Amino acid sequence: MERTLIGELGSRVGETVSISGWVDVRRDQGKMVFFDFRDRSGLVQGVCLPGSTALDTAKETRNEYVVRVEGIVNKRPEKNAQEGKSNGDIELEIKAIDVLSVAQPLPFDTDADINLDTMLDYRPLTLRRAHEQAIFKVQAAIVQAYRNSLIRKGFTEFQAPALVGSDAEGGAEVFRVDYFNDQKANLATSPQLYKQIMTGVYERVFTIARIFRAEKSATTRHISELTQMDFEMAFIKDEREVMTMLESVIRDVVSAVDETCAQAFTTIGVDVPMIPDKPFPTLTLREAQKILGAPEEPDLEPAQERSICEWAKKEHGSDFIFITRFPTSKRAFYTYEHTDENPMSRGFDLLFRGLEINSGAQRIHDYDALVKKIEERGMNPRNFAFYLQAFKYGMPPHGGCSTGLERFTMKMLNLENVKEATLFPRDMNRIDVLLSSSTTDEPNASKA
RNA sequence: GCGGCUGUAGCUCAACGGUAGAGCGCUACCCUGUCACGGUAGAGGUCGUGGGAUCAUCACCCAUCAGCCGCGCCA
Repeated sequence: MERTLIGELGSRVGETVSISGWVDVRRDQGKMVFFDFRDRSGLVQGVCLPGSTALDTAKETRNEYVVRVEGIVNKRPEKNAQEGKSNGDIELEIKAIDVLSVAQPLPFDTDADINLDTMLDYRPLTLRRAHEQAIFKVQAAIVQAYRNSLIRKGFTEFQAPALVGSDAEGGAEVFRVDYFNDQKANLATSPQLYKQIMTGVYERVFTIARIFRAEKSATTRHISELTQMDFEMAFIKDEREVMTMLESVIRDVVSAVDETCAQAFTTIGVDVPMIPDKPFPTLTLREAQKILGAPEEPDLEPAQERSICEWAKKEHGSDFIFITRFPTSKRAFYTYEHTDENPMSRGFDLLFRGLEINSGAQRIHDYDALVKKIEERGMNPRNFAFYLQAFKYGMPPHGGCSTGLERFTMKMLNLENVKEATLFPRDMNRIDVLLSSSTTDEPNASKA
């Protein structure tokens, strides 16, 4: 018999069907056994009544067993209906259970809170929890909406390399890898330089790139491998055009997620972000520091980022706020600086619910100015010769920005740690198997 | 790199100077309407590791390892 998805059973009342999935939970009543079965489309209760030939199998079937179940879809008696539950008004009267795979008991609680360590040690299994599934449904929706939005706005997607010959930013710690002929290469810390090159080709481009940072940071907002959603656009007047574009994309993403992921937000118990009717509030760094009564430092501290976001929410009803005009010295070498605006540059950050999730700027497009900046930073223009070609042969004024997907997801769902918003996070102590116990597959081996 | 915290059962956590408990999970049995079913019984821990103080410690002290959090750096 052909498989029916659990989510479609509501329209199959009275029919004999076959479903496939996992045993979410078994409730053995003695003479009869209840189950919740789970597949990608939802949950349904199964009941194995007294006298059913499947009763012996039902009593042996444990949680997480993979099963194919044949049965009759019945409307539940009114007193047994469960409101607000997936398929709460129907149940499957079990005629046969075919065990496709047996399962050990899960080594953690499926409903209760578990620690992040446990969550990640058992990642292949904890992802089966509704809460975790909801997170990555939302993340998938964010990526899709970002892509759709930019395509609609005339952007072309491109693929950036992850193996690069030199470090784009010159600042971030890089992972070195052995390359051919005794050469060294780096894992990309950003698609930035390639993105700019592509701007000279298609004018409007974007990429969703894996990037790698070797910083020894152990915080709730750092991971070693992350996903950057980058776009770059040509023929801009200044960075405000980039900000306007970004704001439009963010609005598209939020409304798409709001539309398609309502169930996920309910599961996680969080509200869709507050978006103001008016444009996102925007402050210069100095204005923000004035509001906070903070000294004129070259950047905002994490605590100040949280405070200014509180301010934006209270004063402007917005979970987003732009901060602009950071000192050029604090930004990457390719950041545009107008002589009248010195020492501030045309860079900006977008803060979301207390955290920087995007950084962008107008870029230098003049070849000589760019070479000069590289030299001023103590770097050798020859190392950037490949990149500089694009500028030597005519580059339009341009700018762009980069959104950290995991941070965006984290804040979208009010998660406490960016690793919760990363399927398989890498950090100083972890790449799937804990680094300190890499010779064993026992997740807890290093804890003994 | 600096500072703080944590490490006790498979998971989440208690307790206590007299060598360990709970909830969930697990096993067995009972239960014809449960829905995180319920009930009864049971298994499961040399309290991260090493040293020290003490008649005695999981508990106090020192060291060490591991992890988490904050700062720095960074996105």
